[in-house]
Amino acid sequence: MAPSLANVQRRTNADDVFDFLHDRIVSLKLLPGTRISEVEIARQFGVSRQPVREAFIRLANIDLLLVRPQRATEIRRFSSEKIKRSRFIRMAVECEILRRACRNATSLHHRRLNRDLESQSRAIRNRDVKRFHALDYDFHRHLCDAGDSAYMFSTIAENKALVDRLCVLSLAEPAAMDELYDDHRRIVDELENRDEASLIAAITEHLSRLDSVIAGIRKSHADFFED
Amino acid sequence: MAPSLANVQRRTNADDVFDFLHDRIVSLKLLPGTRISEVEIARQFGVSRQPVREAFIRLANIDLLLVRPQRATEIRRFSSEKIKRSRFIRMAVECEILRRACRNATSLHHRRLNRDLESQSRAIRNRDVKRFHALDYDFHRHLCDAGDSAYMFSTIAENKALVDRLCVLSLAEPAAMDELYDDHRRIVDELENRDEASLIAAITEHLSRLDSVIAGIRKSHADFFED
DNA sequence: TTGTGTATACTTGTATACTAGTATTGCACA
DNA sequence: TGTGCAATACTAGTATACAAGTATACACAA
Repeated sequence: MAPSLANVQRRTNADDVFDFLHDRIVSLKLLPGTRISEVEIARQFGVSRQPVREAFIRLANIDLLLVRPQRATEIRRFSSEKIKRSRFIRMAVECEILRRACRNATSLHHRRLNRDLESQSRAIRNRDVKRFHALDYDFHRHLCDAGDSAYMFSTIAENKALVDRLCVLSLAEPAAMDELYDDHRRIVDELENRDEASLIAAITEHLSRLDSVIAGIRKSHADFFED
Repeated sequence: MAPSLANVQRRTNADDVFDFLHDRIVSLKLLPGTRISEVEIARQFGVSRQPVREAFIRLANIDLLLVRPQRATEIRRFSSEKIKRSRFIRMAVECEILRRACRNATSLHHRRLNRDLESQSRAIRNRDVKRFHALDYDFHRHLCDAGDSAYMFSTIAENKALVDRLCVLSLAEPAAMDELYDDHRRIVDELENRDEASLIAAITEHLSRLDSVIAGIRKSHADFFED
């Protein structure tokens, strides 16, 4: 269905620059510490400094750029404290969602989650990392649905994306797809059993897998971190 | 101790405009739906449109302004979904903090929390709402400390502030100071008893008090809300 | 060869002007 | 008196130029 014209937001040059830089920063094509300038990007896009300046401001507001007067702007380094906080939020929110799912999930939710596992299994057999990654997001979205908290998926996704960006550094899935699948399988099983204590233990263990990965990245890429 | 000059961030005109507008929006001196323009604010501050434009962009990024091309900028209305999400995060995070506090809190933490309660009691006797409000923040910060999660206080404060802004509309403490004090008393008691189930029930009830207040505000000030 | 000082090139912050889209107001006609 | 259209005034987006602070490079002296 075509959106109402009144609701269509017009794209601006600033939007284009923002999306371009955001993608490059998040995919680590622009590494933390790299310096860029308004003039350089303006030239690259064939626009004036103003829309570039707006994009820089927006990226600075989400902690992706460090803009200081009269100095070259820098791609921000990772903040250990911000990662820690993000991990805490992810854990706390997802645990609460699963507590609710434990009480409220219906057979429809269970069926859908089981279908998710089948899709994941196929992606593993096909060694399709990208597909598995997308299915991972779907799975957690469906867990939000099962916990009657669909509106919380944006929080989960946002915090997950922050760590996903970090994991690009190790150029490997933070845990083998098999491990993740096993965790997901266990979560679905405990949910079906309506065993809250085991469910919480399962999701906690699942999310904790990344702790050692992040610690390892912090050691091997110390210069990408603020201190 | 004077901060290192290298670390002092220079204040810009944009910073001044941002702080001014932020304060007025958050304290509801500028009501949701009100229209402002870059030119108008620039004139008021005796600056050009550019620093005002930067402040507008920053405020838009934290959902306080709605900026659309060629239309007057609006103070954003409250988003029910955003409030819901914020409440969820607040609940999930604070419950997790208290679970940790239940395990880790020391007698030093307990002493400090009891001192907090004494200060709150004094503020109540003095009918000092403002003081009590500040002590409320202190109390929750000390709970974070007790849960070995000091770094999470910023998340608590941020989500709390969002709802505090809403409560300005009812021009009354969302729950009488007495009620809040009783809740805080109960939380400290259950923490000292290391009774996790009762502690979680206490904090959940404490945080849920605002649900009916928010629902009431939504009815009496429907035009301040997005639909 | 090293250290210091100065000049230049770099950067962002801000001012001003122009463009294009949207809203409001006023006038004319039925 | 009501409606429709056109004109005007309003708005944000963008371009360009200037100012001021910072970094780098080069030259000179010890």
